Amino acid sequence: MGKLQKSIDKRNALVKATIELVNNNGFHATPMSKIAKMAKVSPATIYLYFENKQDLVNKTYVEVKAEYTKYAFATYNETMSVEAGFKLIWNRIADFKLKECENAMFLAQCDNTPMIDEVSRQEGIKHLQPLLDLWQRGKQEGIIKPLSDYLLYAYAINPLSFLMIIQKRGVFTLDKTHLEEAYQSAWSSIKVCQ
Amino acid sequence: MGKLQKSIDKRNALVKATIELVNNNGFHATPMSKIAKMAKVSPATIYLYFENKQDLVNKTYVEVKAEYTKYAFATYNETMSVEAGFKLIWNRIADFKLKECENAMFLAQCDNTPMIDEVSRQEGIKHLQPLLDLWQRGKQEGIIKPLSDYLLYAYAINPLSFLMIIQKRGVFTLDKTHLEEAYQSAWSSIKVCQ
DNA sequence: TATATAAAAATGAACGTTCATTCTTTTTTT
DNA sequence: AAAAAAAGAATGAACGTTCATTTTTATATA
Repeated sequence: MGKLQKSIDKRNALVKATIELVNNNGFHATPMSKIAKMAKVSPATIYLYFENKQDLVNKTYVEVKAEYTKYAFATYNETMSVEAGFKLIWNRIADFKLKECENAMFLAQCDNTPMIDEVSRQEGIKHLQPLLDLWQRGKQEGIIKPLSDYLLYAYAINPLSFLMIIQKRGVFTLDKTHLEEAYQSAWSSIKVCQ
Repeated sequence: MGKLQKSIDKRNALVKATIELVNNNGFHATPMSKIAKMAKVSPATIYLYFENKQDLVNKTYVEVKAEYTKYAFATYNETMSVEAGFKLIWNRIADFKLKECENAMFLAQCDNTPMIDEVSRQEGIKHLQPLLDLWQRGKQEGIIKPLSDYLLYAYAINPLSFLMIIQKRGVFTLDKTHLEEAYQSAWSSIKVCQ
């Protein structure tokens, strides 16, 4: 195993540990010493990869957000119909939230707290452009309600975060049937009524 | 001003300071000393009203949650039609999120982090019963989709939290028009299609 | 190829600071 | 005058970060 690979592994271990500890204990109860221990690294080593704790958590956020959007749009292309495109993206996002549950939880927590710098937050938003473009097209074709992108997002995409969070708490389980129903609700909320 | 009133004022000041500081800086950057300073009280005095920091934040959460649900259902009664009842409650919740913005932000942050004890969280959920009952009735009458309460909540109510958070960030402003549109989206997502 | 040397990466212990909480004293209320 | 409430200063523990040192890796020399 080369030097470079070793470094990458260590960095990844730190990011992973950060996600896991912040998910379980919150930012306020996640000391650098614990992150180091979980990543099997000395506390001092963290500072070879990140400037400080804030930088570690910012970079973790941006990276996970990038993974999320990459996954969401991986199989989408602009030649699809608006309805098919939306369904595809919606399902990819649902997939991500189920399969990469830890990552998705981390994003949800970051999105609702002052844990992340505003700059990093902006960085994270950029990647959503394909979805906004799709909606633009949908509005032009008269298929999607002429609403602000934020309203569309709030009703179509964001509810998945809420569902994931209560699933994590064990009060609810998202199965295949639920997902189909959830998709129908999402689509109902943004499509133009026929 | 009597002793009791003075005590209540002090307690309220502490709760208010906690909300404001946690909203702006997050739990991790909200020391007891700052809370005390903002409430114009000695740090030691906090411990006359609350057991410790965790207790302070738990009790703050439960109290704000109680205010929230009280406000949401204040003008609702069970003789209303399902559609009218839902519209009323939805609008009261939207109202609360706009008028009591600080309180609503605090709840959103608490609901997405391990900041609050599980016990207090459960305590907070209890008050939603009138809404669940309304949906039950709506499902029986064939007006509301036969979905899990959590799915209904995710699409009908929770999006308001998301809208409020991005509003706070300044990227978006929820005006009267948006609210009507948002309500229509909410209702579309849960009503049975005619 | 084997060895010596320089550079880089990694470490555990230590540092200064900050924090939640408590202790002792003062102030206020009864 | 006694009791309760509040205050500020004090305390020990925990934290983020840095420092001095060791270990590992890369490079140069024979």
